Amino acid sequence: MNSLAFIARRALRPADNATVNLRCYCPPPSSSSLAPNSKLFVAGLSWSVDEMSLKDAFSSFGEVTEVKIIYDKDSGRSRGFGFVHFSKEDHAKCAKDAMDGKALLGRPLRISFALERLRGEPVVVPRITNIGDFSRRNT
DNA sequence: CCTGAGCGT
Repeated sequence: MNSLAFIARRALRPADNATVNLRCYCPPPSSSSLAPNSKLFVAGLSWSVDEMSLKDAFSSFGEVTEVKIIYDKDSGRSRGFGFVHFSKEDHAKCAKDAMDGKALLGRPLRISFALERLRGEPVVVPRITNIGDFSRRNT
């Protein structure tokens, strides 16, 4: 009786004539991980944390090449956030996944990738073209 | 003096 096998085969194919589009699992937005660069944005820091403490805390996950904490120009206190540069993106990603959500000096940390948008580095253009050099108003 | 989301002197 192959009819039994036919029924069994249909039983294994419930989506034969049915639109099973209800399985719409939306993937998470990667938690603000849009630009996985070696630069990490560390926030949620205590107002008493310094660069040395952060470097020492993040140097355990990877090679930290740069650590920058933003301080206030008016009061001189730390703004509570800083930037951590890693030698490799893998280390930064690992440190972010490891230290993000943890607490330092009694306060929870919020780590994200930096926007890499620094207005302190103008795009240097080594003489692209001398055609139409109207900038000769300097002399 | 204190406060607590965020993106840089």
